[in-house]
Amino acid sequence: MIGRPKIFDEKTALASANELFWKKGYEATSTEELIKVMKIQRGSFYHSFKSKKELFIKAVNTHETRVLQEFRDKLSESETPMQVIRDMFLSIADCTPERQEKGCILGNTIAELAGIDDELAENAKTHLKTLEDIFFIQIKKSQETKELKTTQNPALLAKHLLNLWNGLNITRRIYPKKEDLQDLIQLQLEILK
Amino acid sequence: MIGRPKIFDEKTALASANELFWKKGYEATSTEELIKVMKIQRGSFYHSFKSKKELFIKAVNTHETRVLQEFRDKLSESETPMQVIRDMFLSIADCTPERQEKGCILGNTIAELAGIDDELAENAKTHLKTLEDIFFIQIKKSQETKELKTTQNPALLAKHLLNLWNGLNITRRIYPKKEDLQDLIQLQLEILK
DNA sequence: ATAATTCTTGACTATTCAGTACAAAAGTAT
DNA sequence: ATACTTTTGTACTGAATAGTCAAGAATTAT
Repeated sequence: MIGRPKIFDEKTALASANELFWKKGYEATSTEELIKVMKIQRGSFYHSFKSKKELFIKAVNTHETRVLQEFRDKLSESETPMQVIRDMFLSIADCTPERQEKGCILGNTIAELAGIDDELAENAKTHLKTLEDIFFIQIKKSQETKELKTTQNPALLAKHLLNLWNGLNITRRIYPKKEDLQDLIQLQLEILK
Repeated sequence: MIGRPKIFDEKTALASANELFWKKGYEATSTEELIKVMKIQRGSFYHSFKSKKELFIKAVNTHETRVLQEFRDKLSESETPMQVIRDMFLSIADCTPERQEKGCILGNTIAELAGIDDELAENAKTHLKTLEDIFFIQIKKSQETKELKTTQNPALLAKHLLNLWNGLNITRRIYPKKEDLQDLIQLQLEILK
């Protein structure tokens, strides 16, 4: 590779950017703050990432692709994958107040930018549909292996889980305490028997 | 009342402001756009509403107070109030694409401003808790009158409906079509038997 | 009438914003 | 060495932003 090498690690910088976007949303995050947390200079920022919008897409996609893949891996490694899904939801009740307040960056992006920036909103929707698809594939499998007894349409059950996820994204901000969330989540998981 | 009278109708102006905030969110709505849709001049804007933030609170509170009261009235006038609640949720599936895209201004505000502006986020949370309280009161009543057979804890059922509402706020943006939403909503209402 | 009060008009301001320009630095290829 | 390429650092820019100001208009009170 020719030319002066980057002195910052792109992945680390993207992770820092994602972190800030997650906490503050898209509009409320300024390029100045981004540059600060990414620990790079303005010139490098625009040279490497082109614009705030491009950075947002790249930061979110990098993070979400990884998280979704880790989720798939966890499912495929487990002997009781439906329990992995249940635990994922139940663990929401156990988060720190700071974590509750952040919610899900995908839901946040849709709520903030649907109708304002279709490209960013659509990108977030795509990742949530991927999450739904992971649910769908696993539910179908688990019905075949009889880990799941319910004969409900797996596509509908997957959509139910997606909607549960989206709801908790807001509800966890209103009721961040474990006691308040736990019974609610358990009730919603009843359907996955 | 002494002094020059207002030439604009404050309620109409507040409704226009709420409409724009609902469509665009808080940060993405500029005072210039507000002034345009409210059909008032800059000076009047700041004279009457003090700041963008104060306007947001007043516009949202005026709108939500009215909507919630209308909901209470509908419930108290009906012979089958639980059906009113079910219909309210089912009607989400029938909305225009423009309406689906807007979602709920309270959920949107929480998603956008939790951790950024606590006063505005808390205000939105309060209204959603009021909605939950309306659910709670009605569920309790309907269990007593046997309109509802389920003996599930009414506080938990109310929280379930709040979470359903919050979830649909995001999910309706991902799946705005009737067919996609209807089965999902029906499934979630099963619990209200 | 005129004093007191409130509202309107619209130009103005200071700040913040995303993005640009460009020269210097730090590498690689030959 | 030196030509070539890419990254870095920083000053700059123009547009947009929320909010201010002051003079005048429209009302009521006395």
